[in-house]
Amino acid sequence: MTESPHAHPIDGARVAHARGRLPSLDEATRLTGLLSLIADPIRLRVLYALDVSEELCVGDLALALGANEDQVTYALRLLRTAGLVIARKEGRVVFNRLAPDFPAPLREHCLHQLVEITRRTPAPLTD
Amino acid sequence: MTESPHAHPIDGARVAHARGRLPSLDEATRLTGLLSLIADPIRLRVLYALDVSEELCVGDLALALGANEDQVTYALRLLRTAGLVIARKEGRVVFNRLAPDFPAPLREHCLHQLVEITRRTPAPLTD
DNA sequence: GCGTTATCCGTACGGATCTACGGATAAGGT
DNA sequence: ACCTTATCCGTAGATCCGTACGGATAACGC
Repeated sequence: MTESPHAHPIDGARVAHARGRLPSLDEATRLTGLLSLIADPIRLRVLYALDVSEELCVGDLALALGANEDQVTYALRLLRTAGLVIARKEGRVVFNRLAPDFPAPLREHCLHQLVEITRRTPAPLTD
Repeated sequence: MTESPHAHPIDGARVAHARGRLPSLDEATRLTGLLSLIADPIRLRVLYALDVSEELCVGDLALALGANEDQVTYALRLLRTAGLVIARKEGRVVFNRLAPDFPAPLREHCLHQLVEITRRTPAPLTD
């Protein structure tokens, strides 16, 4: 058989210990769903720009990022679908901002802290 | 022309403001490279298990996660390549642990905080 | 030495994801 | 009315990723 049952753990105590406090697959999937939304250079920078500038339209976002509008539109599509960004239409311009219920920990830890730390770190993993 | 130059920003002040503090594409790419390594249910749980159990071999990890060994092997391959996990061979068993230079902010914010928060939140985005 | 066990590697397949384009919509300006 | 501008949508093609399989390696027990 290819996929051996591996019936006997090598360190049963540690397996039990890990098993007991591991997040469930369901919890992990929820969190990683959010994280992978942030784990993209364009989306991360869109969120960051909205965080510091309050409200921006697609064209201005593209201008600020130096990206093309297609990329930004696609990024916003996903972020809106996930409920992280909300849009407000005024005339023919659509203004985007972070949703009022944007997960605070995500903003604190990823947008603020991690970005700042990365900024001050030369190139930790160029190997 | 399809991709209009969008020469004139709608809110130049905010564009300039965002442009001035935005992480560079390079910085963003470095950070999102790390984040996407964590942004996967199996890899996140592997890292979490190693964090709480210090050191585990592939088979025991698979057992603890309820995943098959192929998945865990693949996860470890990426994590080792990125330098987040190191392996120690003892006999025919390979023990894995978090690298001594595992980025502390990542461990603090993502593994500890975010996982804990997600654990205590029912189902924030089931819409 | 021989079979078994723990693990890794290479590869091929299927699926998800991103990009780029053409066209649709809708609001102004003249 | 007509042209332009701002934005969105659908789709097709490319590309990236994870899974699963077959086989290789290496150590241990008999």
